[in-house]
Amino acid sequence: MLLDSIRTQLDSLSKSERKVALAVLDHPGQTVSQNITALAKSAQVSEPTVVRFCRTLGYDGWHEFKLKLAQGLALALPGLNEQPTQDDLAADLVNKICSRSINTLLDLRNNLDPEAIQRALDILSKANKIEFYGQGTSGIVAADAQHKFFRSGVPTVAYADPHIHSIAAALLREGDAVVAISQRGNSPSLVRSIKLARRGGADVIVLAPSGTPLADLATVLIPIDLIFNIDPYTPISARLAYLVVIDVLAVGLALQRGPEFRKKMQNAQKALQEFDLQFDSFIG
Amino acid sequence: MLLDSIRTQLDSLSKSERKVALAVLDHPGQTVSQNITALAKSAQVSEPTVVRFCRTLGYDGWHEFKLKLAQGLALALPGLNEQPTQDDLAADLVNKICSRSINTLLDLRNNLDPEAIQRALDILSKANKIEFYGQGTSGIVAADAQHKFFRSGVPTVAYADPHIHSIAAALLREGDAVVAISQRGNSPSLVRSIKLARRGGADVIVLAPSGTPLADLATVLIPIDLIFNIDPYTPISARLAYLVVIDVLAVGLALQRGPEFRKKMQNAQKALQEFDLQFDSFIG
DNA sequence: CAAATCGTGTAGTAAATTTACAGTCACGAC
DNA sequence: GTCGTGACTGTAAATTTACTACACGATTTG
Repeated sequence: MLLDSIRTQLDSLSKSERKVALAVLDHPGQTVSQNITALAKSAQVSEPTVVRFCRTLGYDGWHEFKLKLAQGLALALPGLNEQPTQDDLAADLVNKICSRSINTLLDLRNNLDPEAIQRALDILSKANKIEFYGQGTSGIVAADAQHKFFRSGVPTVAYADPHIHSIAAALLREGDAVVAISQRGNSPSLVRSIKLARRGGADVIVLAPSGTPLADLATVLIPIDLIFNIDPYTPISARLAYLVVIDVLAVGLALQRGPEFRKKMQNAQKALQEFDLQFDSFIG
Repeated sequence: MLLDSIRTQLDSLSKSERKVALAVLDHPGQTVSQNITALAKSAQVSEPTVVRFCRTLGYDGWHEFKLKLAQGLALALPGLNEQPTQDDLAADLVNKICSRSINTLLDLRNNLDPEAIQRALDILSKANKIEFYGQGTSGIVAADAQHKFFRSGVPTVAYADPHIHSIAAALLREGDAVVAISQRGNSPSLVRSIKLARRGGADVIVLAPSGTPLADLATVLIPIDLIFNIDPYTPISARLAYLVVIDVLAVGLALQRGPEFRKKMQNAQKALQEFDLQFDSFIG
């Protein structure tokens, strides 16, 4: 949620803005009930710096920031921030991990920018060719996207190998589209490929945390500001958010294709159901 | 939540305050982004009346009321059961798909059997070798599982190709474990492979709907009984449930390995962060 | 070493919320 | 019936709060 997004962007903040960030992270609960003056004082900076901090994070100003922070805190489920330990029963484990994941999605629902989605859909619906690039964990997301778009009747390709996608990117032209997926937004090889794609005139939709090098290269940025969790035992629930965004794009694109297309797909689905034994490797 | 409390107190409000209440109930979403003047105008009352309204409900003033309302809205699950249609704006799309996914996970949290998880963890923690089999969409889940277990320090393999996993299954012995993943639970080739695996003495953990052929072959069944949605435009959010179950298993297994192992992994993670530019294809 | 850019705080401005006050309406008593 | 009392509401002023413009200092770049 918002606090995670602050942690992520901590490096890209200036000295005074970082003071504000730390003050907020220290006492998020207080922050929402305070006014800008009090926060400025406790962070030992001036009020305008606080405003600038809010703007840097992508909000209109203090008011909007405070509101979003309050909403984020509201979603913090009980026991959320406790780490699972060895003493946990399986029940605890299930509960905590589910709750954490639910939270991630609640957060996504509140913060995902519909306008960005709309612009992304506009690009995708006009594109001659759609390619997904992602590495590591995001490579799996890319593969999932390819699968899902395919099921919606849109043929695409997904590449996880840097060498491959750099070659593919160099072949893109105007009217083509790439969806770049990255949880950190700073993978050099991915950045390189995306630069190539843009140079060729292709549109680039970026799914990454805002303020990252990759985000800056986007034609359309769909910012996903969730923490990249350092603890290796915490599941990377951020990935769920990426998958859901892909869902949104796939469904949105399918809807834009109109009803007759929709009908055609329903028939295909129906046929698939009847013969699912033959097609079993498709459904899984 | 707050809106309900307003409805309850509707009778005990004065005429003008009731106007405010109705305006808030009509457009709760707008209310949180508006200022007191705008709300007063749309309720056709004066600003002080709005303040009095907030006080009557037990809040300090407009600010606190607005904050609490925003928090309440963040937790609400609006428009949950409606189908997305072509008329939908992107905002609707985002809202509906997120809500649907959230529901799936809420459902999972309520129904996932911790005991089955515990037995699965027992098997996995003793296994010499762990393999994931899944086809189609579930193949991506399997790949994700392999990735995640790898990150938790447990080397595994994942196969999506029926020919490959049938060969792999034939090679399994007692002390080995397979995790079979299937959304329908009736893929003949997967069933065949699992039979082979059991014949060799391997334990089989099945993630599938209960009552399916695959479920019947399980040493430990982790039943995932969610509706397999027929509408091709509905994202298969069931897949999210599978991913979260994988999360649970990965975290649980890592925890069972004990604290010294945990520490070792944290160091590895730390090193990874420091050199993430070199390792970028790993993180994504 | 100079120029320029970025970051920060000060002071002033605009906006929004709250308070104080006064008018109006309803109801009850004389 | 009219006068008074209390609650309710709006107007206008006051105060708090957030934001803008500008200037100074630091840090980077040519």
